[in-house]
Amino acid sequence: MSELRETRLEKARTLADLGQGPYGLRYEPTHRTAALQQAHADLANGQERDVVVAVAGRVMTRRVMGKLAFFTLADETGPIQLYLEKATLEAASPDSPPPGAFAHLTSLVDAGDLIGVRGTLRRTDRGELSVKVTDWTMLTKALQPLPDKWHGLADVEKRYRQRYLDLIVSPHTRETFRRRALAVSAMRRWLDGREFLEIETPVLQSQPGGADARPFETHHNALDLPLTLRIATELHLKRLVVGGFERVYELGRIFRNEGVSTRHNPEFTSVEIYQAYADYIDMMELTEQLIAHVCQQVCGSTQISYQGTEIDLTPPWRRATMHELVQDATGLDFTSFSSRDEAAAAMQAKGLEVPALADSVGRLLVEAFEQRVEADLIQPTFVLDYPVENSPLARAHRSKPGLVERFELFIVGRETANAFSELIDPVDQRQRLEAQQERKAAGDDEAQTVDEDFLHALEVGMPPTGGLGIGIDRLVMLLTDSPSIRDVIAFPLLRPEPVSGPREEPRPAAMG
RNA sequence: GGGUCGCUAGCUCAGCGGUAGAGCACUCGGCUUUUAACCGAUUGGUCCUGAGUUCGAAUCUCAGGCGACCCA
Repeated sequence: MSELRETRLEKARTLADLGQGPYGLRYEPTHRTAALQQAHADLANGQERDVVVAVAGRVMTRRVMGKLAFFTLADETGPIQLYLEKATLEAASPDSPPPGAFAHLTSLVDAGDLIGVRGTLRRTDRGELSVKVTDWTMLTKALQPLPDKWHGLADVEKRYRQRYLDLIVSPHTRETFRRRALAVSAMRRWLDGREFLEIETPVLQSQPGGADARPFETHHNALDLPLTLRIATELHLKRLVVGGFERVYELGRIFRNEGVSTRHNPEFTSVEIYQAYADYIDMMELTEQLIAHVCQQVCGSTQISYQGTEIDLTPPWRRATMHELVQDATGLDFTSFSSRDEAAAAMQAKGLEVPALADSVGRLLVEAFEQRVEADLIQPTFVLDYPVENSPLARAHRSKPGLVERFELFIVGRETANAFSELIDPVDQRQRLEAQQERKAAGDDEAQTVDEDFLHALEVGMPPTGGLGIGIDRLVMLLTDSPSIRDVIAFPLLRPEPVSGPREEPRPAAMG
């Protein structure tokens, strides 16, 4: 198995002997390949153009036929063919034997190597724009072979573990991460253009808060301090609003100690956005505008296809209360129930499950929603007005007792955003967090705790504020038509492979 | 956490109780318009790991590992 590698190491030694090491220094391409393809689209078959160009990239395929060879060279923008003619190369390098000789090119350059070439342009009889090479340089000799040139990397596990290989051979994977970068920067520009400030808040915290989730635990050595990784940015961003920043956001990594699935990765990216003097209705409009803008920038349209389903993200989006949606789906009117047991009995009569932990009408409503509604919300839908029990940071509804001013956005059956009119009353907030703490003591290890400094900040006075969180990974899944969250995270969390140990071998002298 | 499926050459896969296989890649030879180049020859294996059944296991059984998908 290391025979392939040994062969390539031998070629690297030969290159060193020829005075051209296996690892080059810098190289100055005149163009990237896509620009060349575009600039010379008018060159007719069989015609040459006497302009000197230089390109650098990875050799993807090799076709050698005697005194003529065709390689495909790919840079970040795509492929271009190299037209490698023995006579041309040797006329350009009269040394004997020239380091750039044709024989060296065909015997020392493998698929996977990075090379730089210089030459003129020619479109072959078969219509392929090619660089007619006069001289070439080895930039990086690859010791490992590329995956199968036709099938690529089909092994899903290998695609995640060795993403670099996936990126080399799968244009679709490159496009996904290009779109992800585009989406994130479009989002930042949109927010920056509306005078939102991005302020970074701590990842390491002595007390996790702002969401119902279990944290990762770590430890600070010098302070001998147990710390957790943040599960949300909410409580610190609100402190910034108290401090006088009226529009703040943070787009960054969140860590939740949960299982993995096609929709969950323990570290994921969210953006949380806070706007003073706004409420959740304002945030709904902001959500529509922001996501529609990002979609337009990334996909060129607000109408997209996800896994075969047409999704229309053109605002405005459907708005419906959780009560309405549950009633439509189950026939149950949760406003009519006066006790938890009454609601539970009605749910069981409809064949819904009633978990023991759901100890109130409100929690049962959410259960019914998750069981019967959520998965069917395919087109973008704002679900409004959640029960107060599982929204401890949201403000009480201005007119509906027992509810809060909160919405979640669902697209293709998945929660994609979550927003409230923020709770700014410190007395109410303390009671809600204390209730959470009691749940935690009772065994709900995702319940929140009382953050005294956060409550102190609220007592200093926080303006009425609308807050919004968007799951970036899930949004990018939608924009890239990716079925799994692991397709949009470059290096998703995987269990480490069983140790096979470093390949033992005599350490070769460094070359180049 | 439960269920189903997968793991065989560098890559993609076949083989399903009787000598470990193919295509591509690699190596060698031939070839000046190929693009999955072609023609010929060769090389390459911890069949995920361990135990069991059997005269004989890549193949059957059990346990474990890693992954995919579905469900909670």
